[in-house]
Amino acid sequence: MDPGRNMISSAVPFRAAGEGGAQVFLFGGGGGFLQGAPVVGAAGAADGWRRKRPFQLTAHEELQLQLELGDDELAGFDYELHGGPQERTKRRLTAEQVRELELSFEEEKRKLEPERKSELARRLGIAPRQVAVWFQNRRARWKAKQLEQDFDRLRAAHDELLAGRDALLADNDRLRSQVITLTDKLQAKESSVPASALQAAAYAPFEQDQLCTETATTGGAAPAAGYTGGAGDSPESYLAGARSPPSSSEDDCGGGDGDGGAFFLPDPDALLAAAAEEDGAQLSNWAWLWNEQQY
DNA sequence: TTGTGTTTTATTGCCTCC
DNA sequence: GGAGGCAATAAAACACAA
Repeated sequence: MDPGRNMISSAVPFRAAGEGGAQVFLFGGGGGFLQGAPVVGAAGAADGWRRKRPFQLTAHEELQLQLELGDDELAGFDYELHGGPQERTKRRLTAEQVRELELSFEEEKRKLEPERKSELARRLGIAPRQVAVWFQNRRARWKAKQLEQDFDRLRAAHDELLAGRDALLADNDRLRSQVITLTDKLQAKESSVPASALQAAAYAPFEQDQLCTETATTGGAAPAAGYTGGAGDSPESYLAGARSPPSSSEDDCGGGDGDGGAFFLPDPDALLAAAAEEDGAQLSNWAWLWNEQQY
């Protein structure tokens, strides 16, 4: 930053707090009482002392103030005239000043127009620079709070997603064990029943309504065969469809085992076997994808 | 009273905009 | 190039427990 900016804005005016928290603000611009006083920045550095707090008075400024106002006026100020060249301490704004600033902050949507800044400074008896600084810091606090709230919202959403994911995984496990059980049963029957009868029995539930019929027919001997590899018929979309629970109008589709409606789940091992038989790269990919998405 | 953590006020340096 | 905003930081003021 250019040193001159802060130097001018903060060194020219200064304030002195009166009893009971009242503050008297003194503007020294335009040949005022601080003219010629050592100021912060270049001038301050030039005389070998760089003030840390420009709102604080040097001994020189102190003397000028004394000459300007006289001892009587200064007497009531919370300001040590006999403490030597010691720096004044930073003072907090009064509750009333803060209240006004807060109101302005809300009204102006955190923006501070130059005219408003001057008017506020005049009304509150503080430097325009102080008003600007207060708004700056207030915006920083507001932003930090916003970030905190955003973080809380995101964390809540994240936790909710995790809970949903856990529920889905549990459901997946349950359905997968169902597939295994049914596969075992089919294999047990395979030894005593002709293959054609077995297949008919296995796919019979899917012919109960339109959706099931479509699934069975496009699936052919096995759902894997229904995948053509074309656009819009990707393994992902096919899997997504296969894994979606039936809608309320399709509740009677499937096994009817009383658990809310079963839907078709291709057996991964069967898919891999089919892939090997047909030497289909896409089919193999689909089977692999299926296995991946199970977990 | 004192040590420590938090909040508030102010500065500094960089960046953007007009 | 000046004005103003912002992030980072310093330091005073404040709160509070031990």
